[in-house]
Amino acid sequence: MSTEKIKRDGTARRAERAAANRDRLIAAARAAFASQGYAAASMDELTAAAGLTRGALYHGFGDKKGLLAAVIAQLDGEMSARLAAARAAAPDAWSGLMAESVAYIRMALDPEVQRIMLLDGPAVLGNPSTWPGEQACLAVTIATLSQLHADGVIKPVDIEAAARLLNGAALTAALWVAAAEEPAAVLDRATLAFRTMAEGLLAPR
Amino acid sequence: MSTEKIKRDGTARRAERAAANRDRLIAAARAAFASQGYAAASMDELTAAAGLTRGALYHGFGDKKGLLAAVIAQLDGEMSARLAAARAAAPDAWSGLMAESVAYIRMALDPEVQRIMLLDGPAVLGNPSTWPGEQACLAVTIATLSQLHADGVIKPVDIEAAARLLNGAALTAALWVAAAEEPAAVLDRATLAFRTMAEGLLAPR
DNA sequence: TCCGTTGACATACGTCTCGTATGTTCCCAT
DNA sequence: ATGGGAACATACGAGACGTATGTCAACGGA
Repeated sequence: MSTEKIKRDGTARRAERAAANRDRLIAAARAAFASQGYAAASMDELTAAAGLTRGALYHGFGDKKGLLAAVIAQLDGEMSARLAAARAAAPDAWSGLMAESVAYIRMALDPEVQRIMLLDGPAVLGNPSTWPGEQACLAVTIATLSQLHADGVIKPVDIEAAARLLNGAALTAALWVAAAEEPAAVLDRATLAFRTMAEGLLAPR
Repeated sequence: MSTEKIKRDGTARRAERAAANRDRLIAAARAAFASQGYAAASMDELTAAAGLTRGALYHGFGDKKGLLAAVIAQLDGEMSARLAAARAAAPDAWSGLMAESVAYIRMALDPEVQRIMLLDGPAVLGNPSTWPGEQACLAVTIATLSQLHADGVIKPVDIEAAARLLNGAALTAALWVAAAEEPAAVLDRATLAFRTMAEGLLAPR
């Protein structure tokens, strides 16, 4: 057995365990932030729940804000994947955009998304429109709208502005649904009204 | 001079001074929350800037969250007044609704509104759609849309849902404008796109 | 006129939390 | 085998919040 193999085994094992610990910290943080809120979540309890101490946390994430950023990045990745899947399943670009928006609204039913991404995140990390994930999501919407405009499906309109407003309307609908006593019923009303308003962008045929 | 007059003078003066101190605390909190953010604002510095101590604060507002609620109530009142003025100056209901929305977007240029109402407020007090001021604002929008629907100006659509989506789109536009390097230019693009999208609600004539 | 009570604060204290500074252990390179 | 660095653990100090207690002016009743 060569020494290189041994070396690789050692480093790989070390890195593997470190990555596992990192994941456990993020998972514990997700649960704590979602259930208690960012401000009320204690780093001591959080790390203890993951079987570690604050030392690991500050070594890997810098500070509490860095941990929240990592949690949000993970959540954002999961949301992006689901949005892309919803869009890919649609027969054309416009219905893909609508499916994506409706999927976004549904996601806000998840308490983790609601509390971490919609309430605490903006207060701690600032305006969400500056987050990497949001920028990427917006870029996709802009690309879709550009294609729709080139195809003459939608009216001539400021593409970026329209993309942002669509996202914002979906976000508001999401918050409304999340706060409702009967989310299912409100979800239908919200998605229907969203479609109606979005169709304001469609070119008259 | 009757004893009653003396009594009333005493109580009046006491209440007057207490109310003044309350206003000074709210004003100091507005400045501190807007410039440093809710979490970073220290109650000691805050009250010292108002010439008082934390005792006055806890006596009058219960806790830090109560102080933020009072600040938000004051901001909300000022915003409602400006929105009502914008609506009243318009020639008809639809343009009143548009004027109101545009006025709302412009208000987000105010750092106090942006930081306190849009970022920290939701994190501390929860979903804004449950705040009294928002509920009142929404009720006005719903009334306007109901009238427009009765007059046949807008399509048949879920009134409450449409009102919420319009408000949400305006809010998003506001955040976009607030984060832009050149707010003036973005403001025009945002308002124009907002009008285009809102016109999706108008009935074909 | 005198005393008990209440409202409006000030002061002092205890507890919690965050961030940093300082070890400690394990693994790789030489 | 020995130095060095990564990945943590531990110990410490600094604020900040909320509460419990104290103080003073004003009001009400005897």
